[in-house]
Amino acid sequence: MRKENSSNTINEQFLFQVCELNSAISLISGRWKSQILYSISQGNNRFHLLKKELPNISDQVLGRQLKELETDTIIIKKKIPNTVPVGIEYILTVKGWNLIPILENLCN
Amino acid sequence: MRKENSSNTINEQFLFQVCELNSAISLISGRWKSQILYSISQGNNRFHLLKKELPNISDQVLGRQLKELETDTIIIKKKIPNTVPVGIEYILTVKGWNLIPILENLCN
DNA sequence: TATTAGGCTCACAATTTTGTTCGTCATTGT
DNA sequence: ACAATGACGAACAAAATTGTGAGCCTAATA
Repeated sequence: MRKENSSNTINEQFLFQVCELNSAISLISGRWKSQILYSISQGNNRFHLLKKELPNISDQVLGRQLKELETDTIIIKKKIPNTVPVGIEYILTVKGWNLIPILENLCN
Repeated sequence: MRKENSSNTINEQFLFQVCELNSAISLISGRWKSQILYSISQGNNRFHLLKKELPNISDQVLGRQLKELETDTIIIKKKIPNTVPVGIEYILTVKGWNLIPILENLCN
């Protein structure tokens, strides 16, 4: 979906190199991402729980954001044994937990 | 440019209400914004200085980002007297300065 | 007289991000 | 037999963000 050689992407890469700051921001700047992160940190770590917290989000959009968070190693998916259909828990990685206090900081 | 009633905008507003966090992030999540802010805080507070710091940015894009930062009252434009053509200085507001330590935090 | 400096703006095109609709899978309750 | 649950994925459409090309203004300077 991303064009390797668009000016857009090239500029983005440039900024990522200038300072980690820019990549850090891009990790949390998706539409629902910071809220999802925060919700998970509060214990709403299941797909259906997140849907309750974010009433207007569609399944597809939520799934997409979760996958991106996973790709960026901010969360990890874990199957819950002996559940049918198989339940999945989302767990923050160390990287993910590091973001939480910063997010809280931004609330002020 | 923004459609008042798009789902996109509505969801954005919803998030803004849930927590300041989300509006704070949207303030700094434009392509060059955080870097511009940081540069200004370091003393690169003129249009042409910013262009040196951000080699690939075009005049138009830089101008646009600066205007948005101004609209969000993160920076203020100030004319420098007795200059021809009239020079402009960008100055961080209190709100702007508050963001700097958070940005620095994100570098880690 | 042509150029430069400093700071922009407009209109439009390219890219990206968000949202929408529909479908899937395996099993349990009705 | 059929809906419901939990957790998505594909394909496409709508909207938003970024980038591009060209132009404008004033006064000093080459």
